[in-house]
Amino acid sequence: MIRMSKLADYGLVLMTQFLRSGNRGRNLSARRLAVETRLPLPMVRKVLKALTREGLLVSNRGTSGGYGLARDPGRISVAEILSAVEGPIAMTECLDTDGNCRQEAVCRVRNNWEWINDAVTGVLGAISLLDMLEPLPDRLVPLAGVMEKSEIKAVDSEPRRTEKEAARVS
Amino acid sequence: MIRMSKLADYGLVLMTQFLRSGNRGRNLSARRLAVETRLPLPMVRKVLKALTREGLLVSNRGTSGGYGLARDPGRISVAEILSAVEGPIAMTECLDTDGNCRQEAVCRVRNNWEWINDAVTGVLGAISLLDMLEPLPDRLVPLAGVMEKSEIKAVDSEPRRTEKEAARVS
DNA sequence: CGATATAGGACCGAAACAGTCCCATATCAA
DNA sequence: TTGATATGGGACTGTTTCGGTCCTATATCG
Repeated sequence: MIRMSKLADYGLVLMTQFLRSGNRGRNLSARRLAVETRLPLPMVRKVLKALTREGLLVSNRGTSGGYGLARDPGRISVAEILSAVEGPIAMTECLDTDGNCRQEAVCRVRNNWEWINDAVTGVLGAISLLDMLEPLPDRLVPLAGVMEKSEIKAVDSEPRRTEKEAARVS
Repeated sequence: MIRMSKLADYGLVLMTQFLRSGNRGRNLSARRLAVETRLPLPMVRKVLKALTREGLLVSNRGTSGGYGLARDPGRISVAEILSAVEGPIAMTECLDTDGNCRQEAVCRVRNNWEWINDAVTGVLGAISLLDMLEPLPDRLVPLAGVMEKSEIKAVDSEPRRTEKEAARVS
């Protein structure tokens, strides 16, 4: 389903939490973040550790310690957050194991997989943490240009769908 | 890791196989496809069944039966193939369970998740089966336009780099 | 009838996931 | 110094998903 793990989802939620309710991106403890987001504390701890390890957050120990954004939220991409929590974005296995693939001689799909991977990563990298605060529907325009170009109109992310459902998307 | 299942990967490989080596998209048996792609036969069977059920392939039973493309390969998108094999593309759980999410009142990320989901689906829907045969690097151009707009340049699909690591330690 | 193909399952071991817990370490304040 | 509180880095576990196999029913053709 191309579904990402809950850990990654938590990562997004936690990162955006630094921008809410007057939290000016500084020194929020794991406990407080867990309360504010209503996420389980041990999970929050784990995610925050990962985000810090990858340089997206800075941490302060001790009493009144906590975490803060390491950079300007406009310069932190969704792709970075996701890959920080759940590792590099590699949509197919052969893209990071590079090598031992029995059908490598027969497989010519790999080049395209790399391209698709870059495309998806590009989309996720084009959205900043700051962008996550508002809907930003205008971003859909240039993407629609891509779709036009390939003569495919229906995207069909949900194959069996009533027209009522379809109306929701538009 | 936003990694998709092997089943979906097999789906792509099998679908493209219909366009290779003079197979003019018609009546290839599961056994033959397994041999040509060097994929395990039971897996090939399972994937072909799913692709047929979702209307991307047509099947013929009996002795000299097999599978064939249901449509023009230029009108079959990668998104359709993937969602046919591994279900609808929903990157986060709350997008298809709609409802019972404890932090729904606090969570304002959902709207953006829907957008991100549409964006990724848009990319995958913009690539047709026919496109998978050649590299097509020119498609990256309009996407670069999107990235420009958000002022984020580095996508960073491989998080552990020397510069970042060094910065973290210091 | 018999060979061969798909249709639709059940089934199982292995791996990943979600979640918890523990201990070491750093910081601050009394 | 001591205690409270915070992060750092793990190990650990139950559950689900994944990758893969196999079995039976059914349709087709010779």
